[in-house]
Amino acid sequence: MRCKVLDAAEAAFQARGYHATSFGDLMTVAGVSGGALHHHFPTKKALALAVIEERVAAAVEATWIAPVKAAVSAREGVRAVFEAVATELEQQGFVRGCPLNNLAHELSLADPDFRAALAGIFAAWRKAIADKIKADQQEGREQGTDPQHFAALAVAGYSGAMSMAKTAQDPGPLRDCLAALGQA
Amino acid sequence: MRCKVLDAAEAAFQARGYHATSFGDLMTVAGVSGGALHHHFPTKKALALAVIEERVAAAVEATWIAPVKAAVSAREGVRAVFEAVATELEQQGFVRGCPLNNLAHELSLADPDFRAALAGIFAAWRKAIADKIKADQQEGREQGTDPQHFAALAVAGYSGAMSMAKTAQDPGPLRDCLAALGQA
DNA sequence: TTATAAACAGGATGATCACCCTGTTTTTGG
DNA sequence: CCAAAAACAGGGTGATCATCCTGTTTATAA
Repeated sequence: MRCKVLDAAEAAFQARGYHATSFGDLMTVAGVSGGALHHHFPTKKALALAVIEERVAAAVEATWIAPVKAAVSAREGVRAVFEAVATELEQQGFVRGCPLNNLAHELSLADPDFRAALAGIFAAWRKAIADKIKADQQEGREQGTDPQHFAALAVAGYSGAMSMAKTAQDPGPLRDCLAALGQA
Repeated sequence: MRCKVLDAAEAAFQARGYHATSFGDLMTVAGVSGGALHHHFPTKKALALAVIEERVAAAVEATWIAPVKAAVSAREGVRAVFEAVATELEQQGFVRGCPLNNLAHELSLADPDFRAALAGIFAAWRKAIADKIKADQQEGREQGTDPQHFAALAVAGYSGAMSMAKTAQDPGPLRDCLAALGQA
């Protein structure tokens, strides 16, 4: 039941955002009563915090951190994720954007707890890429690359490209950024 | 009066977002009555559309398009804007994010009219940078650079860096991206 | 001046919102 | 088997929201 609510909230926050999603919507979609909803999540803020910590963080881990760690190099890992996401969006036919970015924009100025939770996910994301660059450097590659700078540009480029892709409803910007990033 | 409302709405949308801003808030801040507000903007959507078309577009023009056009090269223009914004944010002490990105995330999936207006601004922004690269190429520089790819990465890098800066309340990511972009 | 419309004022309205409260059912530990 | 707590139902509540409506003032044009 708690899981069903989180599923519904994750999807609704992604599609319509936090403020545009009401408890009534979630009760309908998840098929739960108001009592049950407020039993598991006493406030809307508690629900959003749970979505961020349990779902958004996991999505970034699965989509970005694990693939980059498993890749043969940082650069190849970043390329592969861009490629995979672009291909998925092209097949899907619409773009809902990055869950982390969507919530970060709407909530990070609204509440310090939201902001801290979201900032932590961004930091972990960048750290995973920077660590991979450092690992590459241990093996003699990427000597001229600053790990922190590269990680920031990879994350920012992806986030920004997803913003544009969402606004244009076209994954093209992801492909453009991937091509430009290849020369960075 | 109409201008005062647009001022208040622009600031409120930037600071709290569209859904979190009520007509009551704007009436208080701008010091206008409900009748006056609804006379100039019959619906909240009409108000947001006016803010996007008259204020957000102008902000992108003033912050990005004009400086890039006036710069000695595309690369130098991009660098100068990153630098100027980072410096301004450092002095300011807080980060509210990019007005275009903030509204794009909240509104582009909510309504086709919003989406079209926002997508147009993104397109003009990218076009200005791509055109500048083409101008550089006319003068023999940037021969190995794809204008569209470079413009996409510049805009995405800035947008994404501003997202991170807003979430972290620290302009550092802008400086990191600028440094990494210098090698692209 | 005067007719006409635009600009403005401010209370009213119905819908919706997050949240609460009183019970009932289900689970669980001793 | 039995208390005690957790899980769940579902109607209720005050606040807030965008919008509307009836007037009044101000600008405009002939």
